Amino acid sequence: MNIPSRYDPKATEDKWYTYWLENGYFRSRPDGRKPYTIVMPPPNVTGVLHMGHVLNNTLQDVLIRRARMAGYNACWVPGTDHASIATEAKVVAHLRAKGIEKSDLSRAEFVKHAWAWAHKHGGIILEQLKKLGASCDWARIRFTLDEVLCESVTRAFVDLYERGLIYRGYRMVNWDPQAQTTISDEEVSHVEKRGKLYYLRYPIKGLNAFVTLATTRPETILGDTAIAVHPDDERYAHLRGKTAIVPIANREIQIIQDEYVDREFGTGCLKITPAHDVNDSEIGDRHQLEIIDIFNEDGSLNAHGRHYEGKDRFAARRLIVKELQEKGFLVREVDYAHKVGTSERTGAVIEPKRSIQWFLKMKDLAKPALEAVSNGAVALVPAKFERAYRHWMEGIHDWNISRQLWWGHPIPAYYYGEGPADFVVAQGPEKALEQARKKSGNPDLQAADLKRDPDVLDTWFSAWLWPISVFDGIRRPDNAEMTYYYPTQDLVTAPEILFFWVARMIMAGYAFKRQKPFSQVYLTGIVRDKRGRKMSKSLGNSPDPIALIERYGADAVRVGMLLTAPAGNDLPFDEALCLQGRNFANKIWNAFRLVQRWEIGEKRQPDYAALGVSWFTNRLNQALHQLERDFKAYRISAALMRLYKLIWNDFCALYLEIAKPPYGEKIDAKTASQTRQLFEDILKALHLFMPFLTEEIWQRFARRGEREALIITDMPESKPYDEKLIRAFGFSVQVVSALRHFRSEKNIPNAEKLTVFVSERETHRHFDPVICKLAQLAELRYVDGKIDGAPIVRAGLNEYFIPGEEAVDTRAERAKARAEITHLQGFLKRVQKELDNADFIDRAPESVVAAARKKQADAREKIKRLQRHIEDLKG
RNA sequence: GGGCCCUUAGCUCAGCUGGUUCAGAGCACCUGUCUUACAAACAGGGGGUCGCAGGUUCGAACCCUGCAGGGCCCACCA
Repeated sequence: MNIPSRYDPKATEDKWYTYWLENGYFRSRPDGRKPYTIVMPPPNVTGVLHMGHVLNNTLQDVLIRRARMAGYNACWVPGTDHASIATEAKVVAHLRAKGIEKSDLSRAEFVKHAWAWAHKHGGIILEQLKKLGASCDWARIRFTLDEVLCESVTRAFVDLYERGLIYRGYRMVNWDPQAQTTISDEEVSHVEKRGKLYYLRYPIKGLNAFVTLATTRPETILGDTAIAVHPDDERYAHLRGKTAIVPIANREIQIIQDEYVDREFGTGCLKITPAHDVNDSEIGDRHQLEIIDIFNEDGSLNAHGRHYEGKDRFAARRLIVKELQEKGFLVREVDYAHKVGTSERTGAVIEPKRSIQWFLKMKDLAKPALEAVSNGAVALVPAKFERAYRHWMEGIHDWNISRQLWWGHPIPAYYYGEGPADFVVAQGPEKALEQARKKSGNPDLQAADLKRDPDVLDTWFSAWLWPISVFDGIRRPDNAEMTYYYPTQDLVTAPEILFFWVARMIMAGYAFKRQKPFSQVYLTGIVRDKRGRKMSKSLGNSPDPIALIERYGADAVRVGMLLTAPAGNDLPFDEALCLQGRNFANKIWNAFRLVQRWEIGEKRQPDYAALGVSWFTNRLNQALHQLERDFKAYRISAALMRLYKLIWNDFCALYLEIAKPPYGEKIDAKTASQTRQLFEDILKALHLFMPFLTEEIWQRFARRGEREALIITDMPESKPYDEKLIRAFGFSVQVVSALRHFRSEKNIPNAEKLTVFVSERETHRHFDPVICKLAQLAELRYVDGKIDGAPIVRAGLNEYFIPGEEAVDTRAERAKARAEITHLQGFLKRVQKELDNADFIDRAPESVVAAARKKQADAREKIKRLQRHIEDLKG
């Protein structure tokens, strides 16, 4: 059989994915085993796969495959999110490109378009995940607008409303004038912007004087209803009880006193616009000020804007500044950099605005969620996020959950009148009607009299139920799946949505199930480009993962992604990493080719082969042990690197070189089968990271129909290993390296035999046959006493010599020896100083002191020998 | 404004509760090789006063303080 010398991912990936799928290996149903569950963070239904998805889904796949092979009932639930605001924006843009405005459509028509869009693009991303090898239980796909989930969301809303946690209120919210909806505090990011601070003067009524104040938003003077000064501010004591005239608006407003005012800032006077600033709003409430909202929903000025009505807020700002200047109200303007709240969605500057919205009280919900992380019931990995989490939870505000959008979960509120309390919250129209009749006292109310709330819920209001709702645990709290799979084990996600999503899921877990949703949260890094910039569509710096898979293979992309992905750190992604992954795949492929082409002969197992097997078996067990520790600590990339080195350096470069028969010879049956066994163990360990390649090789090892699939085999357990043996082997490798170096320096071909004399001070003979094998033609001769020349290497206390004048450059050798002596003397000095220090002897633990003594003795011994060699070389 | 984190080889990062020669790994680089699994490879090699300055300690990459540079999160100072 002719096996190509390069691994071809295209020939294997689809084949094995289909095979796994058809045999139901990803499928999970409750049974007697322990469950291991991950719910996938649902990507936007209309999204396409980007590197961030590759990262966190590869991590999830590694974890889920590991659990599967460790005997758990592994269940990975995939799904997508309707992503209310993001999807709606996309649909709006899409329609606009076709010449249709959202306002041209009825709500029903628009939603129909949105569904069409979602169906067309929906699930692309999940299909793409299959290319990556994601072993999700695809029969469990969920969508946050599925019937079950919709009903769950509604129930959750009604439930929280009935528990008094959801309320409708007229409060300050974040208004996005572009998207024309409110957004939550978490969706507002404060971006530093260069602006101006305008000093304006307002005439004081009854005095021939002005009061000067500073503002960044001169256009809002049209909504001013007061000027505030600090009560203790002597400078303005004379203004007490006076009123001022708002320029342009010509309205008379009070001058009030409030401790909120910072005397140091600006002039110490603050104009108060209760409708358009959170602080002003609070001050307004304290002083019962009038609220004048001057903006339309799109951010243009309304009738209160007078002759600026209809102008956009920023255009109005320029014009008003001009008018103020012309009329002498502008004292000066200075450059001023400040943080401006902007919508994460549209980038528009947020307009703080008073509005009637739905809110969820968070304080009580946060308590158990805070506790869960504090007491370790839910562990954040890395733990550094716990502090941020705590901080956020402690300062949590009520959550504005209503959105003025059409695509999303409708709010289950029904209005039967115009009064602020003329509504009911219910699971459906029938129940609503029933309740409305009761609440209104009007038994004749008809369904048509009820008006459904036009708003939808914040996307995260469905997402926060995800670990519960995917198992239908809201509607049917004690169903078999729910009790079996919940709480889940690991959640893998980006730290960006720690507050948006993770924290809220924990709250929902306790609110609805009295139980955490998961035990560990692995927070990945953020994938950046080589230059450290966040990957984004607009920068065009995000490689298309599917193209990468085409080019390098899925396994290689997984490896490339994981190689530099420590938890919580940003990772600058470089395509070269995929190349490294591909090369690694090829390396393993060729190891397979080697083993596969061996012909079995009749001979007995040579000593070197037996020793190689014994060493590598120990080494493998050591590595497996270390891997378990890596996984326990979620050091996934460290685990991969460990395997990479184990396979490349230990298995390929050393073990296979030891095991393989001399050229032209056949291999003995025992070594061949032991090698295959070791190879298979390696494949199992590596399967998590490189599922396709490993399955392919494993299947090729199998005889037809002999066994099913690598994906469902048992992970090899780490058995006890002999560390001394591993170290002894290390000494032998040092000798081999030296011999190879010697050959290369002296240009001695491998065909020429090297005779090596060993001045033996301690016995390391165990692996001598291995040395001889690895060093090609070499023979070791043990001698007592002095040997002429300089040793080419020392391993432990032994020295290895190659006789022959021509082999040694005396001068260079002496220089080398002297340099080494200098180094050793420096070292000795340090140790000496340590040992001379009475405090050290007294206070350091005995083992450390003993070690120091040993170091001292060893160094002295080595120096003595080196000096002797220098003498010898002189002769 | 508050809080958190980072700074170790050209790059990306390990370095667990201070203690064996602890200064590491991978990649990149340099020099040889198409050697009988693999040039997507093999063999060999160079490279860092652990950001800076103090301090604690018998002993510091590791603990403390200050400084410099970089990043992140939170926040209603006009």
